[in-house]
Amino acid sequence: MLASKIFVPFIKDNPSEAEVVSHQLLLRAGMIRKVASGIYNWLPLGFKTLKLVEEIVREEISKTGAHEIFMPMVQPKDLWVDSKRWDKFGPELLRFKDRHERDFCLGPTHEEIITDLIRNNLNSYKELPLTLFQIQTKFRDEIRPRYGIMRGREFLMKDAYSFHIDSESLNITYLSMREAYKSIFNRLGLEYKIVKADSGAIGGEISEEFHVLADSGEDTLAFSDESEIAINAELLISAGEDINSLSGKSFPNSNEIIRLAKGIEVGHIFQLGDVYSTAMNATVIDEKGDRQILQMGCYGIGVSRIVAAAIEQNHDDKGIIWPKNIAPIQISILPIFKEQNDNALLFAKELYLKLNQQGLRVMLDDRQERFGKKITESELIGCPYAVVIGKNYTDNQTVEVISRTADKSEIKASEVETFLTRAFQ
RNA sequence: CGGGGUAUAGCGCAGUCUGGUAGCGCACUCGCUUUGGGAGCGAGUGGUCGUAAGUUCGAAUCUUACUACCCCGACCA
Repeated sequence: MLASKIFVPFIKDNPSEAEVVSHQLLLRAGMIRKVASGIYNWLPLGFKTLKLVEEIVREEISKTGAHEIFMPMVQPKDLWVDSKRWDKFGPELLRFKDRHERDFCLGPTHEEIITDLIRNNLNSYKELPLTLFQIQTKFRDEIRPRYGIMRGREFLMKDAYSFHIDSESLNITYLSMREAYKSIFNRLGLEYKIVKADSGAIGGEISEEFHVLADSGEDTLAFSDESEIAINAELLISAGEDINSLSGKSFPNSNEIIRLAKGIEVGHIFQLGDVYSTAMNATVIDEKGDRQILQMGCYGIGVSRIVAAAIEQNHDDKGIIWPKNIAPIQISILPIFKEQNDNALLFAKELYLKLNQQGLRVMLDDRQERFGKKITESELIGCPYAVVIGKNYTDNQTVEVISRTADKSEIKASEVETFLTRAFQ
């Protein structure tokens, strides 16, 4: 990609509407723009990262044997009445009528749709267990959207749903999904914790949350250094108690000491059991020929929220520091040249083509701009590496490689391709 | 919905108290110079001052209503 051709509207001053770092940087780096409160445009760079996150999620979920589908955003009232949630869900369910005065809503989640799909089209225990998932835009008319895409009203979510003949089968899928989630966050290059959670409005019994660790996180996590115990700290405090007072105490029914950390919830997995299948009468015929209520699990990941969470966890005063697997641009090549036929520019173009052929995401900054502007913008948008090709190339046949996370280094021009290829292996 | 705040050019802001026909920095356009840490000089473009009504000879400025957006709270994958 060429810097002169891509649409990246930088902002020098922090927009006054942005309070949190990820929101500020996404705006300043030209990755998103607001359309209305909690509703955003995704511009080329931001969209690229969103797609990279989405693809990692898709691959890992698919590996569990789940199949991808695509469900509608607009959902009829009947199904929500069926599940008893039309009245229960409250005003965050955005409702409207079509031209025939029939009631609809914008889908904040898809339990109703998928349970309806399955009850109408799956009849035998032999077809179980089955897991389906989608990656799709959700809409929740939040009371107060905030922090940019961190809590938007419209957001991209991966939601998976599994169906089982019994709770044992549900548990097996639940655990494999849990493993898939771990693989996802490892590949994303994010520090995270899994904590026991309140299953909330979605219902069901067993559930765990995946949190990306960040000081700015809205949730407080309580965990132990000695074991796997970890729990959303909300669940440990009684009314009126300050959450931070937990620090140093021990867990209930344990002598392990509580440590606290801030997290951003980006995933939630549930064993729903038969909440929806009972309400909506979703059954299959078992091996004895009897009708059995289905057991269900559901598994969500906030794909767009991950983009914000990654920035909250990985940034400095210069800008974003993308983990290499989700960097929209992994390497920016910055020729500092005086004329179009300058040797530095020619070498830069050559390196650009070679790295592209290696499958790396590379940007050539072919604009006639000064070094300061090019490197500042490269750092703002979070490129893990910038290659500066200028005076040192002309004088000594070396280039400077500026890492976003390590010291800069001077490298022979002939070796820089190998150096960078290795860095991304 | 309760509390607090903001609305003037793409972004950040001044001007509002004390009414007199809109300004600064950045960005953008053109020219010349410049090219290793957000360049310099010169010349330009761009705003029905959130919307509507009112007061007034005259409103960004005063009055009223409305709308949008942000922050705190309740709520929330």
